[in-house]
Amino acid sequence: MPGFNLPTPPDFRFWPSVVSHGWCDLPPFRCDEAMRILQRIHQLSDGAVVRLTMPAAEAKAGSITVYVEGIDSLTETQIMEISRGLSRSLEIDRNLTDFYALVSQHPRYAWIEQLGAGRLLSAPTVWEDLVKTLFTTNTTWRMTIQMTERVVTLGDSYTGGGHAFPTPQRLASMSVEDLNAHVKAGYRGDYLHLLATRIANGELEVESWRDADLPSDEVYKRVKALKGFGDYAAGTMLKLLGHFDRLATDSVCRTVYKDSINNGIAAKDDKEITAYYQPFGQWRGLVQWMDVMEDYFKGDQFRTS
DNA sequence: GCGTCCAGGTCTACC
DNA sequence: GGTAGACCTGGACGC
Repeated sequence: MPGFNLPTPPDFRFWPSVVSHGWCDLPPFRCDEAMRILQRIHQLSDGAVVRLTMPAAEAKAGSITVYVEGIDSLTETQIMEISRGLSRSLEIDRNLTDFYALVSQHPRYAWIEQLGAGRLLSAPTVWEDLVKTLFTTNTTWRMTIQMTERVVTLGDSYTGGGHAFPTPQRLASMSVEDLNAHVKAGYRGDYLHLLATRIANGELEVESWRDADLPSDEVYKRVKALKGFGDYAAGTMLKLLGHFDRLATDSVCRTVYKDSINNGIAAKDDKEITAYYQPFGQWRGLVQWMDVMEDYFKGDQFRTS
């Protein structure tokens, strides 16, 4: 089976980055927690649909091993393309030095650097992250998984089973009615179709939103301008795009604030939660997410890799 | 099996 | 700027 080693920086921890939030359970990712393997059905720009497999057991200091199925051999161009996508997904180039320095001042957050947490798994494309984030709004996590599973079946097939994430062009080519009959996204179906159409016809260049020179406020404004993306969804997208100066307060965050931070007393409103995270400045969004993940990361089932 | 209630964010209309 | 009600799905519950 073809494969290659993807270089990683000294502070990179593979498994904490994989299970950093629920994205690893949403297709075309697949996460085997028992075996500690991350897989993804991935479509290359030349049209080939492959399956990437990354075992935590083979992630060592300085690199992770990526196996590629569904193709006889790999060209340098394909390796570079896969590497670029995975580097983005695993935030391999994210510099967390300032973040770790900040949280190290708070005993409550000492565990974050110790476990190597802080990188968030995202999709290789902004388009895919937008769709999945839309599917997290006003619904349960179980429904988010089901909507994602259904939309992914619209992508090109992998010979070994499964599908790559569909392109915006594919969704835009369907009628709103057909798309929603398939995806069952409810009222979100209109927003999904509109998003796909605007990207497909060139009106929106969402992949450029990853540009590191784009100010956080500008990215936030652009995401909020999308139908279906309110404060929570925009805050979530900003984290996935590498900006952490916004919160993404949802029902889970409110519960965590009440139970883990505020001695069982619910915040009187979201402003109270915002005020708590204010001292963490440009990293406040990441600190808030670390609070949500704390129990999982500290649980018996978790071991750093 | 059927009906009702509920949870989850965002949008729109209205004040 | 703040608030109420609608949006949609599917699980839980009562009958």
